[in-house]
Amino acid sequence: MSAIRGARERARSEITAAIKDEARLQLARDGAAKLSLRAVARELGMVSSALYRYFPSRDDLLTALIVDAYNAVGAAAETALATADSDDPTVRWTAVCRAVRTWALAHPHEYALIYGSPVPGYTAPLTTVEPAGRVALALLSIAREAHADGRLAVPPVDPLPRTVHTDVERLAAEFAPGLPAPTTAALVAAWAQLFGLIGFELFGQFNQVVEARDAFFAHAVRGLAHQVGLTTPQEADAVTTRG
Amino acid sequence: MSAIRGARERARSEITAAIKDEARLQLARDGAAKLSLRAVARELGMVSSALYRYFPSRDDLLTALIVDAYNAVGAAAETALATADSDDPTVRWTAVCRAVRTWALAHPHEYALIYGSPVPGYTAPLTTVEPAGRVALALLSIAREAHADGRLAVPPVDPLPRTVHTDVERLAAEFAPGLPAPTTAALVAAWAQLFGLIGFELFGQFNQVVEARDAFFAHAVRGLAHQVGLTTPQEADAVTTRG
DNA sequence: ATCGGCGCAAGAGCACTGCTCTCGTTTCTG
DNA sequence: CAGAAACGAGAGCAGTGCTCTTGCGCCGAT
Repeated sequence: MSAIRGARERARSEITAAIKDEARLQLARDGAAKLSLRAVARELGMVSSALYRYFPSRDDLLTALIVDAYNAVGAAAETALATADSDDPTVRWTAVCRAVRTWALAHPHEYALIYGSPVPGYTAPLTTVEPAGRVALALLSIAREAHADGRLAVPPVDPLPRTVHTDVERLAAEFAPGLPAPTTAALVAAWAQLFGLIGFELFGQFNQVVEARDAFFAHAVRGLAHQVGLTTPQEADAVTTRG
Repeated sequence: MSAIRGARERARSEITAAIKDEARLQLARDGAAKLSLRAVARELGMVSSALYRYFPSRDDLLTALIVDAYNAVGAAAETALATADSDDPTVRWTAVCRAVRTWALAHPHEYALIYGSPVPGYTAPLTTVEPAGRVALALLSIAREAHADGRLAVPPVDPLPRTVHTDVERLAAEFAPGLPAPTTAALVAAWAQLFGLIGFELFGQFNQVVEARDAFFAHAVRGLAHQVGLTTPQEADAVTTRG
């Protein structure tokens, strides 16, 4: 396994990338259902059967695009978190959420590919679960930081059912040790709800309902942060004395 | 336009219904993307071209199924609201949310058709907006009732941006006069977030994350009710004195 | 009661699709 | 250097949505 494996491997990886690029182009233009292997091959100047040397089926090509999309939105979330110029948990939370939404609005078809209806007969392989978790981990790390800084209020929710408690304790043990169980539960809910907001906007459910999309999203995301128990520095004292 | 328009019209409506039934069957089995006009026609013992007498294109058949699905989930929400044996707003809210989730779990492909990624190149006609609003109106009416009964707390959210305020005031004027603007805003957000929860469960995003699906959903939905400001009767006094 | 017109099903056909198989050619490897 | 593996090209299969033409049968007006 040397670093340079000859012209063949190089050509192979280049062609694979070219196929994915062209496929992503067609995906952005026409959507996942209309993604055609033949059209991709035609655009690349090769014959359709040659493409099967690189992707054994159309679904495998879709899987590659799905993994890429998960990684893209995950990277967007992570860089938003890393480049946030504030240590206010609410600000950081908002930055990550906004980054995810911005990515979704810029890549609607790729968003639909990963957070919309799964393509029928296609079951995502386990390769996708790790990239799929990056956004959730970014959100989780905000709560972990806030908890460490004492800027985390106990979410104003009902006591957790026992089964939910064991679920979130298992998650917390793996990804955020020490995080209170109600916080973790609220975090998982907020994670799903965030994509409800984005999906509704992107898929047209907000048409003729919400016009001020940016402002509404920002407002709703502040609500999510509050639901999780993130607090701005100035209100941290008030929270701790209140709780 | 007599009530009985002869055998021709009767046969036409019967065949139209049979086509939709068979299509719904295939939809439930294989999903929207694999819905094939030829397969439907084959199953019904006719030739594919004959089907175009009833639906001018595959998309029109899909539209019919979409409208039916919106009406089905809307009816589920409305009957859940009508048959709720309590006037506790939180209970009624939970009943409607649970009804929507139950319908979604029972009809995953139809759910994906209306709340998942839109099929590419297909734009929902305006016929769908009224059925699509039924669930939202059911949720809205709960808040309206609660407001009339003094069981509505001001949602614990930040002040509304001006643009969001005008948005929700327009909605409230049309569907729920007198409802406080922050409540309406929280309601719209909760509406979208509800489908985020359901979609994540249905589309596999909760796999290996949330196992106790029922309990988690119930817990999250209670959080949504709290976020909207719905209160149980016993805590109504405490809320009004607090606000 | 008859007849013209319209709705209808049938079939052929077009341009696609995903996918498989075979056949030479090129490239890497033992 | 020879065998093996990878590769591109092409033909072909079964299926798709959709269009067009061809007749048949029902329906209402004469």
